[in-house]
Amino acid sequence: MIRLSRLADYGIVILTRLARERGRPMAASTLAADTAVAPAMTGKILKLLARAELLVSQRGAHGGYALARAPEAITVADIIEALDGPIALTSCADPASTDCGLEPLCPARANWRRINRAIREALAGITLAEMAAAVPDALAVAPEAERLASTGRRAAGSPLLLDGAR
Amino acid sequence: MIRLSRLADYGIVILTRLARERGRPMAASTLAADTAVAPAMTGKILKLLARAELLVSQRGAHGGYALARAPEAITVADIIEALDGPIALTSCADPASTDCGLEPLCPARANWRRINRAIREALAGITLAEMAAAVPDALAVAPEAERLASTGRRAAGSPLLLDGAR
DNA sequence: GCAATTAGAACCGGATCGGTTCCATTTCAA
DNA sequence: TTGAAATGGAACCGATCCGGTTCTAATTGC
Repeated sequence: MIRLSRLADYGIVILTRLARERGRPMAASTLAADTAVAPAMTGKILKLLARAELLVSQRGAHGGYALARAPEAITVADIIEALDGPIALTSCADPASTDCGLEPLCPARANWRRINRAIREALAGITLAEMAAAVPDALAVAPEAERLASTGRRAAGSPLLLDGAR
Repeated sequence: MIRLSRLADYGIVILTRLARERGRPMAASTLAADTAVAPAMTGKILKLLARAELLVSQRGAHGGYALARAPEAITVADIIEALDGPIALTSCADPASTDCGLEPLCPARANWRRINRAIREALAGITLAEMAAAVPDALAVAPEAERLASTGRRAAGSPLLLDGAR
């Protein structure tokens, strides 16, 4: 199973929530409460997303985070790359990697590059706007998360959007 | 980094070697020697591939493994699925998974399914024949592996085709 | 019957990753 | 000016997963 990291998983949840603010900033604590992602985790993810320039941050009292671009201009590929690093099935395709003994001859490189490109394009084809648009207003993330948290159907700290692989 | 498991990595190397035999069987030990993949690992992978019916096996003395189908009819997706399980970024998209609290409402499911399908199609678009075809005869896997093994440029047990991520 | 070979399962150590904690820095407001 | 609220950044820890090994059983040819 090729699996998405939880970081990216949570990141998409958080960004989806943020997308509904249309550029208005939100504090990390508010985001954590709304998405039911653990606050510490939320902070970590927001910092990474800010460093990748998907978010802009405002420090100090009354600070917070806001999308750096329109949701239409942020793709799933952007998010995964910000949180998990470059999208590639193998480091073989990474030009910076040089410790592969077969480097100059490796016959599979071209094919792997094809594969990696195809995967990257698949992920770059979905925007944050599309992910967020699928949420009907009546089932918006925040109230839903609260309902689940209160009913206890979901273990604390478990992923909101997706559960673990397998 | 979305990374390919070593199992799948090695599996592709081994199958690429096997593809050059055009249906003739090879013993696991021979394959291990030719590909420089550790013998025990090679055995494990061959067993998995046989169970997935990508290979046919002949037990007993002078036994071995051969491709169950033409290399043109085996895709990278087949190989990865045989060794790593279903190709999907999230179990959310797995109909059998029911422990997602948001199951019936999850707004992202449709999008994830799109993404997963795109990735699967990318991997299903490359055949073993294509992977094998990229090997010029002069640089065929076997002699190359031996050369590297003898020169010691590559640590014993390290991947032949690709090195670890990061 | 013995040697060669695959089938299958259990097992182990280490790397990775999800998650937490701590401290520094910035900003606002009383 | 001081303190509270917030982000920035790094280190740390424990559990899980995975690469890899080992052992035993079953099968087949000579």
